[in-house]
Amino acid sequence: MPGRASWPTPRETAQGGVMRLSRYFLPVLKETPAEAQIVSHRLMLRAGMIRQQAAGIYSWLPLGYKVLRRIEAIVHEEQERAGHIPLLMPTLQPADLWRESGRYDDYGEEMLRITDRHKRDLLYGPTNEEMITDIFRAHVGSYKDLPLTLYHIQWKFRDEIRPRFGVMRGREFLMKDGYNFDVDRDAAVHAYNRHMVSYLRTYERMGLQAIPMRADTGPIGGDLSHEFLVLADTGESEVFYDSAITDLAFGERAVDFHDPQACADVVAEWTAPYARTDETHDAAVFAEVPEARRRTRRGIEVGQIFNFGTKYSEPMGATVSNAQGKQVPVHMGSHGIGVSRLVGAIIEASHDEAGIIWPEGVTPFHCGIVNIKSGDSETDGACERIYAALRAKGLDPLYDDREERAGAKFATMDLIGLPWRITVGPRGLKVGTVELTSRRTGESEEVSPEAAIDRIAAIYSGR
RNA sequence: CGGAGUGUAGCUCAGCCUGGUAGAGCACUGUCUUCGGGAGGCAGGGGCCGCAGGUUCGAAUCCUGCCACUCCGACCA
Repeated sequence: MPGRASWPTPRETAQGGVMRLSRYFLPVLKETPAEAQIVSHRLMLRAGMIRQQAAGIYSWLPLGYKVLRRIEAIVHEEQERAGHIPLLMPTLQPADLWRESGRYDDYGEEMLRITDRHKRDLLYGPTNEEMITDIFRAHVGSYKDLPLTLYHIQWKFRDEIRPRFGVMRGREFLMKDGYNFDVDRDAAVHAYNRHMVSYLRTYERMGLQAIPMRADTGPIGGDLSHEFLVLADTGESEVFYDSAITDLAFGERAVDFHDPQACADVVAEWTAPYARTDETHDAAVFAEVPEARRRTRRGIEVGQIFNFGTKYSEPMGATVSNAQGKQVPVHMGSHGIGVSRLVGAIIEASHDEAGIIWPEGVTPFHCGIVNIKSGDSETDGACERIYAALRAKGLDPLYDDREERAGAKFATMDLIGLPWRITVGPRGLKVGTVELTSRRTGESEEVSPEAAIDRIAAIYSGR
């Protein structure tokens, strides 16, 4: 076979065997289930990512679960980069903690209340301010232990009156929520700024532009808050912004998260242009933006940061000794990223008529390998070698080895949205080439197998 | 929670008005022909028709109640 001598040597990797589509669990649907109204929900069902189990409650099937885990991994990496410390709190919480803060009665019907066999009141946590404060007050007593930011990624439950839009507004949802503890307001504001910088990085890695917009503090309380919104026509909030903000990009800049001024500078840059949701929109201020740069669109909220000072620490007695030996309530803030919601938001922001288009940062598989003629020893062998070479480079490809026609395989690949596709057929192999296709642009080029492998490895290097 | 709908095969739906042996397409199994953008033929498998009562000789179909889900609204990471 021409070109074979130069192909990479097949090798098993520590990550396991070949992920053949014929042996995978990917229940794709040709038709759209009737209940799905918005594009991300339809595509998640059609691509076999989720299955609804009850209103607003979903199972995450293998493909969806992979994306969820990739998003989760990015959030963890960026949190730890900012110096935040992961832990894990339970989904069920004792009601007494919430009685202490006064929110047990305030929270209303959205809180799912549960009684155990001993008739003790529990709740499925919609958030964790009370519990983290309890942990803090039990173990931290000195300003010397500050600053401290703890976070976790855990399932939450809010008993929405009317769940809709698939995972974008489910009742059960996966969320990263973090809590900063600082000795005074200045330190807490730095924590706030640090979170904004960290979030900008986080969303960019997911291929999203999430715009920080001044927000109401709502039931969390406090004096300072921004929401991060992804622009999409199906967004639930109307947003108003100066187009200057969408020209900003965090890029590769290295910000020292421990440097208050460096973080404040970034925040100043991103909060200078007008950007507000309908909750905080001020038409008079917006009118000062040059008309050509005024934009009104819709957005999906994918995160929010709050500084709320001593709202929880005071009633719950979370204090530390300051440098003067005096007991002072700790200053706190909380910060959330809607991890499961992001899966839907990314699809809303990145799809076409044929299906999903995953950004490289979150794609469930790095690329697809389509065998045009399964059962043919030449194409089978070439696909296996390409697969092994990609795995040897630390990549995670999906190999479509099914006994299907080419059109069906292409349609499946387009639907599930892998950003790159290597098509291997007898026609190309005769002249030593495969086809490398970009899902986003649809552009294809005929290249040697090793060139295709190198290109894909280069695209993902550093991610 | 107010208003409006829908529950029949894994998915999309017909059948219900006018009661009489449960259907189609896709998907699935076998087989033949195909084979670079969701192919075609032949032969198959698969349903407590959402649940419970009622009316009737007979109920997917008519009546009552309940449950679930969806949409619009108010609410919302």
